[in-house]
Amino acid sequence: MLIATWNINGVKARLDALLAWLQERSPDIACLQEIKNVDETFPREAIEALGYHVETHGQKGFNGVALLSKEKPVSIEPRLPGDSSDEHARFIEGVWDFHGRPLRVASLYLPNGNPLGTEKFTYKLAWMQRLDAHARDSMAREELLVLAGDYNIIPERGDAARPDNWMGDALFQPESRAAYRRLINLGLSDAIRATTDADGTYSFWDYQAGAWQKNNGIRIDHLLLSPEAQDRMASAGIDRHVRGWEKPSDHVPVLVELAA
DNA sequence: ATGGCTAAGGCACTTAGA
Repeated sequence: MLIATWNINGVKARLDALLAWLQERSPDIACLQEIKNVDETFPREAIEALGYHVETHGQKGFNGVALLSKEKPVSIEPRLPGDSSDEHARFIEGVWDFHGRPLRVASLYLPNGNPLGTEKFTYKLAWMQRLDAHARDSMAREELLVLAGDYNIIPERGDAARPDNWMGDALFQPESRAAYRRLINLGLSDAIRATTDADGTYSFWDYQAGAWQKNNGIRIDHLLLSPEAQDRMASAGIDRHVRGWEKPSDHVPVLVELAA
């Protein structure tokens, strides 16, 4: 069971790259973020033609998340609980049958939160509090759980090529990192960090200033696993070569493989 | 405060990203 998360930065602009990557990697479940599209005009036919079931929670112009899967989900929940007034399309969760057990997978797009000192950062922290509550409830189910997405958080200094450049940024603020650690402290494990302590395992390189060419990256896309999922983890990795493709997203896919 | 690029909306430039 191969599960991937990828912030594609616009599904229309990235459709060719998305189709090529789906064919190359053939994930069982792909969690997409920043589809920047409404549900009605999501290019589902091209994706369904590759054998995928498509679930979207879209929004006009920005945000938007999706779940692509080879098997149809048993159920779908398109919202993160805790604030019915939140209009941002940043969450969708599905449950699949995995060898007779439920497998719960969320595609989440955590708010960026910049600039500090504004309601944007307050919104980020509030969203993280809601995610924390949802993670607690989900953990209590003792299911296979994967919370995958663009967390917009650099967990540690080793997760940035130039960590000092991110001081004062919402992605590397102590409050943001502490909220991420609280998730870990619930018993969730960061799939990449369960396989390597190496620096330089990045998932994002800015379009500007030759960040990709200089390998000036950051690791902000994460797959958090419940103990039940972690017990079955066979491998985890990052498809960094996708960043070198034509018309790339600024993020690349991050993956985890669960054994039956 | 900042951003060398990119995407979307909608057709000149703004918003948003990280």
